[in-house]
Amino acid sequence: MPYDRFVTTRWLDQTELAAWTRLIAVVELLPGALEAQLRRDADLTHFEYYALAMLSEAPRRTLQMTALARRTNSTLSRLSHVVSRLEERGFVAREANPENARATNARLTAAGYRKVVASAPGHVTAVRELVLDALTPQQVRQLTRMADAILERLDPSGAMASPYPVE
Amino acid sequence: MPYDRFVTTRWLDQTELAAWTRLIAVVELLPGALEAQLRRDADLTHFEYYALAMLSEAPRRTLQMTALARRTNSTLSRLSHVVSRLEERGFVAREANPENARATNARLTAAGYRKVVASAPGHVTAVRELVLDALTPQQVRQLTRMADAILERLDPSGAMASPYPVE
DNA sequence: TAAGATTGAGCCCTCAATCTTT
DNA sequence: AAAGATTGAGGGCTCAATCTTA
Repeated sequence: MPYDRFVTTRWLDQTELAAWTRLIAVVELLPGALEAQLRRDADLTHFEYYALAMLSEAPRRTLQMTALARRTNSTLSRLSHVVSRLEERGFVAREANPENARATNARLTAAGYRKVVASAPGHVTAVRELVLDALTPQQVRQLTRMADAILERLDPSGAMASPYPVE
Repeated sequence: MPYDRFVTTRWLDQTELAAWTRLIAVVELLPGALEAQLRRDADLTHFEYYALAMLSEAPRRTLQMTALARRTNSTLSRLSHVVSRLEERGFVAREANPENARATNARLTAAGYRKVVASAPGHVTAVRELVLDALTPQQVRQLTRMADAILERLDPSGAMASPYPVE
């Protein structure tokens, strides 16, 4: 049986393929690495940590569920499940939104704030070791621009745009 | 109650934070976008597609499980579950390794090869639209170098290194 | 004892359905 | 009818345990 190899290289040239396979590898491996550190040191998933962190920086440590979903690049469904778990652990409280009866607010509790403060240094250290310290300052800026360009394709509405500006 | 905001910004400067939040967003959103296209058009997860694609480019369309795990940035456990599913669908066959009795080979079947060939064009189109076309040729090369630098931290053994060289 | 691989339990996420409010 | 949010079922992944071969 004659083998006809190289399906993918029919469509992508060597340069594109090199970039693509490495991006795939980062996307597959980075979440696991972040999870591992947070699980071990803080008993949090990365998504849980990120949600707590976004709340910690919001006015009154409170965000409407929809707003928190945007900031965490999440669906409302996923977020709702996660907030339920965080609520059971006492890190977040759901509250009625006084201005809109069909909205729900998520508020970081005092215990939740302590959790973020206690977890942040170790997590940031991991972020530095795994990513930021591997790049030159110039590459860090390039990364921002490239990720922005990709996000425009992934989410043309710009809903997931980071609250932190480019420069 | 006095609010002490900005937990994360104590540890990361503005430039780092901008890059980090965007990288997180890409890592959260890209897998879902790739999955959606492949689910819809080919009834495959991205990981399933990638495993089939790696087999399609291997000599005799066959790889030992351990080798396939490396090429797919996966654990052996995850791979074993996925290969079982692909085997039930007739896309992959497990075979004894004639040279090592404790090794297992995964071989792409004819049906599996047809599946890759049928799925590749649509997937590559998505890859172009979502990522490659968003970047300049120079950025594509920068991406390769940056991802390589990060992967060295994520996997110092280099086991997950892409078979496709940088230039 | 380690390497190669598999298995099952438990957890998290996705998807579709549902409910309430506008 | 749409917006905001929740829920439950089903599926994939992780982790630890297990099994076989070197």
